This record gives sequence, structure tokens and C-alpha cells, in this order.
Amino acid sequence: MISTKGRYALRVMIDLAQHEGEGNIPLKDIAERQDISKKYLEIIVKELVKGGLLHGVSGKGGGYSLSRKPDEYTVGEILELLEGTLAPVACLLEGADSCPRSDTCLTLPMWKEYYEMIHGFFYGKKLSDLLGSRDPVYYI
Amino acid sequence: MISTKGRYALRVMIDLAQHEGEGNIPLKDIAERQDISKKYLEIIVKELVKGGLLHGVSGKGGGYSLSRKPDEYTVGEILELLEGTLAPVACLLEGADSCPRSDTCLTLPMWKEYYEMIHGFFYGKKLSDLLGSRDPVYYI
DNA sequence: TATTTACCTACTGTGTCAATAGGTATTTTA
DNA sequence: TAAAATACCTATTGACACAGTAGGTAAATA
Repeated sequence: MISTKGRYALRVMIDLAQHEGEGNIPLKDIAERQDISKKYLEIIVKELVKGGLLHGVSGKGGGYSLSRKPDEYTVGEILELLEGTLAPVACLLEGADSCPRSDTCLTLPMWKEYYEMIHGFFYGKKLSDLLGSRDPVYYI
Repeated sequence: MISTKGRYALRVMIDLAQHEGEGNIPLKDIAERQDISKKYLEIIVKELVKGGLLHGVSGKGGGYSLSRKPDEYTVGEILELLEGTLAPVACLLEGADSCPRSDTCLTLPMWKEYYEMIHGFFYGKKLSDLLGSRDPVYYI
């Protein structure tokens, strides 16, 4: 399962994309709109800043903003930053001491194929693809 | 990440498939061949029996055997039995109180698409697909 | 009857998840 | 210059799952 970190990160990025061009967006606003604890979001946003995906400005009038345009982010990089990896098994991690079974392992090829598939899926999706055509819905 | 339960279950099933027609295979043998603690495998195998995927026979000369032919199992059902679900987010689980955001959630369609993809992947793979063409390798 | 096997219940250490708590540093504005 | 609003920082916590381990009982065969 994708953890709340990855999912919330995605929602923060979407929220910021929806308010692109409005300057710095305070985390408080995002937390209220998304109905997520601001305190918890701090942890997530910290990672996004550290990873260079967001830009944070302190002080009054401060807040967060996207470092790039929404179509220049992939969902994959956002998820991977917060989740650590998308690999389904440790054997596929770079730098993993290759397991002694790897030469004869009958499941490894499947995990590889699977990993390539999901990697392609998430890296093929842009943040802008998630924004939808709907702007705020005004009808009741 | 797929846990050891799912991965070990797959290896048990493969091992049994490789020794199909040899009657009851003691768990001890599987544990030794796969180099996994027999005690831990007991937990996994219990689930496989409970799920009807394996048949266990007690007593001397007992052991485990496949309930069906290797091409009548999908990898998906094996993994799902041990992992609980393959769904990437709780929102997709049947019986989940549908989240209040579900109508407007911009990420839900992506999770759905993702779930359908991985479900198709794992349910499209049969246990027999994993056996490979190589029988035991005899050369040094 | 001895042996071998499956099957059962309980326990444990470790780590991650999902936050919460309480601060400090920074910047703008009144 | 003081107040307010913001990001940013470290630490802590409860619950739970993961990955086993321990020690038995029941069943079947030789």
C-alpha cells in the first residue's frame, strides 16, 4: 500500500498546482483545504523541499510554491521521494548486495517485469495529468 | 513492498510444482531447499491450506501437495491470499466506507487505473509461467 | 509403540506508520 | 521597533505489522 506520506504529498502538489501563480501558499491553507493535519504535512513538505520539488519562504507572506511547472513533474518522482522506492522487492534495489539466489531465482524476472511496468506507469504520469478539467465545482 | 509472506508463499508453490507427482512433500524438505525457516513457513503454509491452494496430510509419510495443476493457479491469488490485498490505497477496497472525497478526488482515477493494471498483471501470470524451462542445473 | 509429520497457541523484538508537541528562526507589516 | 505570521527543527508517542521463535498436541504410518 502507498502510505499517507506519498498520497498526501501528491495532494499537496496538486493543491499547489491549482494555485499556481498566486505566490506563496501557506501550509495552513493547504492543510485546511485538504483536511490534513498541518503538523503532519510539515514533515511531508520538508521532504519535498529537500528534494527540490518545492520552494519554501519563511516569514509573513511566506509559504510554498512549485519549483517547476505542473507538467514538469512526474507522479513517480513525487511518490518515490516520499515512499523511498517503488521497487516491489529489495532484490531490485540498486546497491543491494545481490542475493545468492539471484542467478537461479524463478521469481526475480517477474519482479523485474513488474517493477518496470509500475515505474513506467508512474513516471509516465505528469502532475498536470492529475489536475482534471474541472476547476472548482460551483453547482450544488 | 511485497512482504516475505507473499514471496515465500510463491516459492513454496513453485517448489511444490517442481515436485509435482511425488506425493506428499514434507515442509522440512521445502524449508531446506528454499533456505527458509521451517517454523516460519508453517505460518505461511497454514494460510495456503486454509485458502484451499494446498492440501496437507499429517503423520509419517505426510506433507503438502498442490490442490490443482500449476497452470490452474494465478500468481495473483497466491499473493493476495498472503498479502491481504493488492490494492494500492484503502479507498479501492470493497466494503470500505467510501471516503467523502471520492467524488472530487483527483488521484482516485489514477489509483483505479493502477490497481487494474497490477491486478491484470498478477492474475494474468500462472504459477506454471514461473517454473522456467530449466530443470535442476547439473553443470558446475 | 516409535517416529514422523502436520497443526496449534502464544510470545517477542524491531521497525514503520501516522501523527503530536513544543519549540526556534525568519520575514513582513503596522 | 514590536507584533504577527510563517517556515523550519527536534523529540516523543501509541499502535500495529513484520519476521520470526518456542513449545507443544494431534494424526498417521512403519
